[in-house]
Parts: sequence; structure tokens; C-alpha cells
Amino acid sequence: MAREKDVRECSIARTLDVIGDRWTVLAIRELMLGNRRFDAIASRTGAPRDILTTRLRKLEASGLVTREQYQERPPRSEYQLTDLGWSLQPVLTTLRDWGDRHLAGPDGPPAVFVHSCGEVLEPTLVCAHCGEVPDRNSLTQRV
Amino acid sequence: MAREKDVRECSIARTLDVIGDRWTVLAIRELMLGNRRFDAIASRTGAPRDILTTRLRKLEASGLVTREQYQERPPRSEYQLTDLGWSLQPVLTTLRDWGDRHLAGPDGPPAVFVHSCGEVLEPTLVCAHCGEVPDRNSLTQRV
DNA sequence: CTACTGGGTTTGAATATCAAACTCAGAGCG
DNA sequence: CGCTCTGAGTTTGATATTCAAACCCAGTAG
Repeated sequence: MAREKDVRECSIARTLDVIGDRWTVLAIRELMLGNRRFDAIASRTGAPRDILTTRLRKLEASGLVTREQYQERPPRSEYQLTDLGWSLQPVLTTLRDWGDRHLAGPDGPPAVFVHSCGEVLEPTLVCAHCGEVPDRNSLTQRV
Repeated sequence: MAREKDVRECSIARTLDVIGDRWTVLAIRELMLGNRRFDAIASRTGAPRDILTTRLRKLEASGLVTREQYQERPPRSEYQLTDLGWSLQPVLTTLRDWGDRHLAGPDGPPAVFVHSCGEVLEPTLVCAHCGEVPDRNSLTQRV
């Protein structure tokens, strides 16, 4: 009989519990680009407003985003990423980079980041210990 | 009136069109860990079987995965990542790394990769031009 | 007075998800 | 032979989610 308890415990799955949703990721993208207002996030992501509400509430509950009411009547709030939220930048960067490399966009890469070295950021994942770019053959899985 | 045409064209969104789904990402994880069989992927990810079928078909259609029938009767197939599929490794790696750093797991990090330098892979995103680790302050957005 | 803005909530129909049961064609066992 | 198991799905039917569009409320601009 099937055991059904062999689902893999995994940091990837745990991360997806937090940001494993299109509108969540796109909302974080907008926040990283400096948009703090609900309407701006809604229209730039295309997310339905009610869905966006639940996603932002969940991001707040997860500590990635703060909601600050900057006005009482009528209630107006703005959203900002916490440090924890900003720590997702490598995730968004690799997502963007993969799309840039492999998926054709009508107008080329959007929302480009320029690094302080003067060049457009071309992110590369390296091994922190030796500085080399790991590839499929230089990695061994240890499960 | 709202324009509604100001949804941001974006490589992140395009990437999410391809892999913006929990079961899709977890299936790719299993394929990277060497599981080729439908049942193995289903039980290690916990994905419902019908959903997994549609996800694998879509991955195949997107060119990330090949399905090879290794037996006719009864039909038995195995799945493998293409080079394009393997090119998602930085994405999965940053997802895993973020979970490792920020989300508590009951048994610590799973499915660890060991780099050929001998150390457990601790991935870092650097600027390909100058080799420095970019942070929030060294980046300028160019939208 | 009217229109608009901002940050939502409500509504109701369309879709997607899910667990569990089922299918089909063999293989292994006794 | 009869029985069960495996593998790769498909089917079923109940539940949950998504979505677009309309609505709400309090204030501001004209």
C-alpha cells in the first residue's frame, strides 16, 4: 500500500508556501520598483483587486510587507517591503534573468537594474566558497 | 477612466507563465533530483495526479521536459529535463536558499547540493561584470 | 452638484483543485 | 488459474478559488 508520507520536506516547498503565487510575486516586484499604493500595484500587476487584498494581507502576516496607514479618514494605507521582503531580491532577479534569456518579450527586458559598477546587472549565481559558477556537472546531490 | 493597459510587460511575469505554479516547480525539483517516474514525482511532491499530468504536459509543451515512452503496452513513460529545464537551476537554488535562510524546517535543509570545491553549495548572486554582490543600495532601477 | 480618487468589499458566474476511486495491461506469486 | 501489485494515468463529484465588474465610502477638485 502507498505510504503517502513520503512527500519531501523541502525549503523550496516552504518558500512556495510564502510566495508561491503569481500575484504575490508580481506584487513584490512592484514594491521593489517603489510602488506603494494599492491601485498602482493592482493595475501594474493586473491582479484582481480582491485577490491582491488577500495576497497583501498574507505578505503582511508573513512579515515581508508592512502596511502603514498614512491617513485616517478615509483610510489610506501604503505598503512597503521589510528587510525580509527585500531579501527576496535574488529570487526575483533569477526569475527575471531566466525570462530575459529564454522567453521572448515584445519590448525587451523591462525594469532593468543598473549596478553601481555602471553596467546593467547581469546576475550570476556563484559558489560562495570558491567563487566558481556551479553547473550541473559540478554539483552532487545529497538528499 | 482607468486605462487598464498599464500592466507591466515583464520577464518575471513571462517566467511565471511557464513555471508560476507550485506543483510545476516541485515537479522540476524532483526531476533535478533524478526522479523520472510519474508516481515518484506525484508522491514526493504531493501533487494530485490529475494536476501533475497537466503540469507535465505543459512543461513538455514549453520545452522544459521530455516525455519518453520506454514501453508500449502498457504505456510507460519517463520524464527528463531538457537543457532549458536545467537552466532553471539558479531559480530553484535561490528559492531553496531563501527558504533555508528564513523559514524554519523541521529537519534542516533537504536535498543539499555539494559543489565540486568540496563545500556545500552556498549560492550567491553576483554582478557578472564586477563580481560584487549587489544589494539594495548598489542598484538603480531603470524602468 | 458632479466627477474622480483611493482602498478596498461584494457579487455571482466560470474555473481550478483535490482526494479518492477507477482503468488498463502486464508481472509475480502460489 | 486466481490474486494482487505496479505504473501511468483518467474520471468523478464535491469544494475552493479566481475573476471581472459593480459597488461603497469619505474626501477633493472643478
